[in-house]
Amino acid sequence: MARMRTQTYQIQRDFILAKAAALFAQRGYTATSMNEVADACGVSKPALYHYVQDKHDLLVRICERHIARLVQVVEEVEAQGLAPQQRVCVMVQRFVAEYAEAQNEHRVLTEDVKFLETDDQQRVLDGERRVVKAVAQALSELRPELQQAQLVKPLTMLLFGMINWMFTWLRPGGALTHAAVAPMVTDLFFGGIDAIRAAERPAST
Amino acid sequence: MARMRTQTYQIQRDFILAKAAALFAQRGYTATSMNEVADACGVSKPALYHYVQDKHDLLVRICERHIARLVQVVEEVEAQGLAPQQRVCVMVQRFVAEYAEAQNEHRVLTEDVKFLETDDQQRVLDGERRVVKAVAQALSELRPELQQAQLVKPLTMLLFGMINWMFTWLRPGGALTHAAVAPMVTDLFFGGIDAIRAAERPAST
DNA sequence: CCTACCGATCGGTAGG
DNA sequence: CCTACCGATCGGTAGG
Repeated sequence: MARMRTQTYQIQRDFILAKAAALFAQRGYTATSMNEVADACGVSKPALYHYVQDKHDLLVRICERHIARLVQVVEEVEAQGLAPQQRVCVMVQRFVAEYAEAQNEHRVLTEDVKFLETDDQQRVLDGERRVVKAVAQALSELRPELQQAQLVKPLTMLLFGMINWMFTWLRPGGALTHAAVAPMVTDLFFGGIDAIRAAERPAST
Repeated sequence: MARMRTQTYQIQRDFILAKAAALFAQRGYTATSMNEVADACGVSKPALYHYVQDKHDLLVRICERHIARLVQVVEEVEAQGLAPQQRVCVMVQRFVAEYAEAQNEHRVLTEDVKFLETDDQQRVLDGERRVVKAVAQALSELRPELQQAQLVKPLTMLLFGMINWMFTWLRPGGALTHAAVAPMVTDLFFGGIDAIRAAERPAST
């Protein structure tokens, strides 16, 4: 059936995207050859090109799929209608869960986004902005005085720094899990917000 | 004089390392050609090879110089004999200052360290461990109960996450400076530490 | 879907 | 003899 073939095609392509993400995460996009991708997938190079247009297409699909999932998480959590602080806590927990099960894709997204063409890069950055904005919005609702002091953006980015940097030190399979670190991040963050004084806000523009 | 010639040689090489770091940070190590490095430096390729052994040597020197400066910062601050919390605050402030004036090198260190040979990579990672250990040590002194709950390492890495991620969102020349964010980071961190409860510590091994 | 290739460009080095 | 380079091109390999 045509339906079957399409399904098999999708499954095979997802498999290829996962294998490619692993190679890109390990060796970097530029340093990874299409021959290596084909070998890792157990297919010939021409077969590989049956599932992806070119090497760049591979990178675009990996990045777009990952950022799309994060955007979806944001929309799902927003639809829950939670109070601001709880909303941030749930978002952080779910972001970290996504990172945990897509570590290669996360690494590719953070390190190889510079190799995307302008249009593709813009689309990915729009997604990232959407995700950041959701957290910043919740923070503004929780503490309007932070918004007034122009502290929401930097604080939001410090929060993302804590979770986005996790892939560099949190080894998969270790005693410390992503799920265990997520509440540490939000406890640290909300516990510390009060300590940020207005005197330290950036010069007004 | 031989002294003069050596000095000129050093200056020229430092210039090359800075230009190469800028290109590596922008395009990535693998995607940057030695021709591009030579062009950016205004020298011929054979001239470039007079100052560096090969492309790999370029990467090693950039990474080693940057991590060496961070290690030196750690040793200088430790020699000041400050109380633990103040020690961490000064270290963070000085790390951020280093990042601010060596943004390209910092980006290369975080993104291209995977292209180093095993020996060179090990030496760089040793330096990074030395830097992390200095902060973790101060944190253990400040709150021995965190050490007991195995929270020092994760908390230290969350702190580094906040500052190491800054290069992705803090635009040079913007209204918000590295110097302004450093105290925000330490205020947030020390203000939040109390909120980390023992109940959230990772499962003991 | 494979073997066999291409235009181009890579890192590195020859002779002068 | 040394150093500090230049114009030209090497052997191999990348994506396709």
